[in-house]
Amino acid sequence: MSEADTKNSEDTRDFIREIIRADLDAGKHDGVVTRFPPEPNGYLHIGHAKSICLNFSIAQEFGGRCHLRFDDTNPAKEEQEYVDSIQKDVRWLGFDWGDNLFFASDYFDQLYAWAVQLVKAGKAYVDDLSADEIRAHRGTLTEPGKNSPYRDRSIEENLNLFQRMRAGEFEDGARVLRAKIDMASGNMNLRDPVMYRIVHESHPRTGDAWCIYPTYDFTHGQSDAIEHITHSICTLEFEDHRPLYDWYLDNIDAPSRPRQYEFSRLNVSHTIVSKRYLRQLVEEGHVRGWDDPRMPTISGMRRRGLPAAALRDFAKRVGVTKSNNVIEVALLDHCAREYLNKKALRRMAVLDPLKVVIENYPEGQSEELDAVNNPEDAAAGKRKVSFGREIYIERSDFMEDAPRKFFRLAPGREVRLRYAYFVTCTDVIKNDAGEVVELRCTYDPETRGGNSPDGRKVKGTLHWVSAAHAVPAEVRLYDHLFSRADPGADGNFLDDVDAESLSVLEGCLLEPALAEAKAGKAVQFERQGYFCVDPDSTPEKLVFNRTVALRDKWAKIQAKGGGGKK
RNA sequence: UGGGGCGUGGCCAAGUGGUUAAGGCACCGGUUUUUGGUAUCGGCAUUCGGAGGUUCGAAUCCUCCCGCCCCAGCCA
Repeated sequence: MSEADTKNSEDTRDFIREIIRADLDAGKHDGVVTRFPPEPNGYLHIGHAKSICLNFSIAQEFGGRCHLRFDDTNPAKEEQEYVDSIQKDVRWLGFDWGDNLFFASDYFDQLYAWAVQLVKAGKAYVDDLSADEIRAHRGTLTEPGKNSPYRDRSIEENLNLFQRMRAGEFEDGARVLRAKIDMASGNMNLRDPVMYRIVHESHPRTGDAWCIYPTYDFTHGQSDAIEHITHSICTLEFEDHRPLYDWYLDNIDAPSRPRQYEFSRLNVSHTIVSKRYLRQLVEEGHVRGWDDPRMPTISGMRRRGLPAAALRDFAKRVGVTKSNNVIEVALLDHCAREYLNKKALRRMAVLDPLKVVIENYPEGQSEELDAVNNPEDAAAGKRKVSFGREIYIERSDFMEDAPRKFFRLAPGREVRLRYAYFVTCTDVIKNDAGEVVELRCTYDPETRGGNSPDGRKVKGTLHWVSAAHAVPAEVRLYDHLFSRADPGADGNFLDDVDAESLSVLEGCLLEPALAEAKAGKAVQFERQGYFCVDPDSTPEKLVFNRTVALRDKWAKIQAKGGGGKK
């Protein structure tokens, strides 16, 4: 956690924290206990990140604790692989659950006992209706449901049947245990919700000990109560479940009385956060995997080089309310740049090289020049960069017929090579196809280091690498996965995948210091953006990912068709 | 004529009867600058979904209306 993160509750105000503060003031609780309750059936994404930050931060701010609890009540969908990746992601985000790692499956015995308690109280019954029949009896949003013909079985018969369900006497789907509440309720969740279903499937943790499994509703609140969670924070779609959450806790011997609070889920423009859609992107090969740097998964963002601190900052900035929202990705990009600007070492890298020969620089000669590692951080120190007669500059930094506002190289124009010399373009060499393949320049020896003793000014400063020293690399440029802010709004979200969201650049030339770049350490390629070493990188073949581009005023001027007269 | 929520600038979001309606992102413009980066300065809602009403005074209270989201898994 960096200093930028919230350390106390004073500077963060939202309706949930207000409620907690009021509860504490009223003496309702001795402390605050929250929980992050993922189902281990997929990878965590940016929406989960918001929830993780909310729950763990609240615990930190109020001196409480936050549990990591896996909601593993559906063995048909859950896998150990996911419980591992989830733990890795939460840790990477910077949070620690200490000893408080739990699994809903740890409570199966207790949950079963509570179910029996409800049966004995005449508040739950075994229903022999099929899934289709139950649906038909449930009614619709505007019409009440009908009672199941099995609703009024005797307590003894229910007890007997429920025990036999547990004993494995019935096939999947043959019977369910339902709470006896109100088939006419306007709230669909209260129309005799299913508490237990028969699933002959082995569970990642409990193996074959059970063939009946509790539903989410019959598990969540009780798990909260067992763990003495004080504030159970979830997203808005569970608002309708709260009466049921309360009903269960009110009708069993709950060891504590947690309360559920709901906030609106996070939506981000130009992306999609739906496990189903994310899975489709992976399985149909639209991306290279769950950790593809374009994915809004935590693993994808990590691979892209987004710092955990930037993600935490983002989570804090988006706010916690109950209103539907779509946060512009630009805010995430901003958080990344703001953090990276202070931390990332600066290096020079030419992504699309154009050769430049400095004609008045002695052949065979080279020299080392001082370069600052990070102008935002003096402690980052300096390094040496090699300069020689032949260098490479960015192809886009030269224009043969340049407009007025183009502050870079053009025939007859003088620019500064960062940390090196002023150079003037004297000649343009083209191939048979008329493409520029090389530039001829002269340099001013008096401007060594980049300053002119006569006070002469240049408008542009270019990054460059020495031809004799540069190391090759592959650089992957990423853009937002979707071309439109609201993917799928016009139909299939797959149609909105931006085919150019990934462009792989081969033959990039980097200053030698980048060969030692460490995985997980961000660097800024000067004038271009923030990059990181990709896991695919090897000493023989360096591979970098662009985390986020620098803001680019020139690109804006160009986009407006500007640049002035030629 | 089901139930539950939500509507403050392009996107978020403070605001809880008396403030010139915070702040951030985005956008526009100036300054600084050996990154067209950063930093910095300035601009950007006479108005709070709409219409009535209460009040000396309303984004905040009342009434009606409009719009958007969620719920009919033996998913979570």
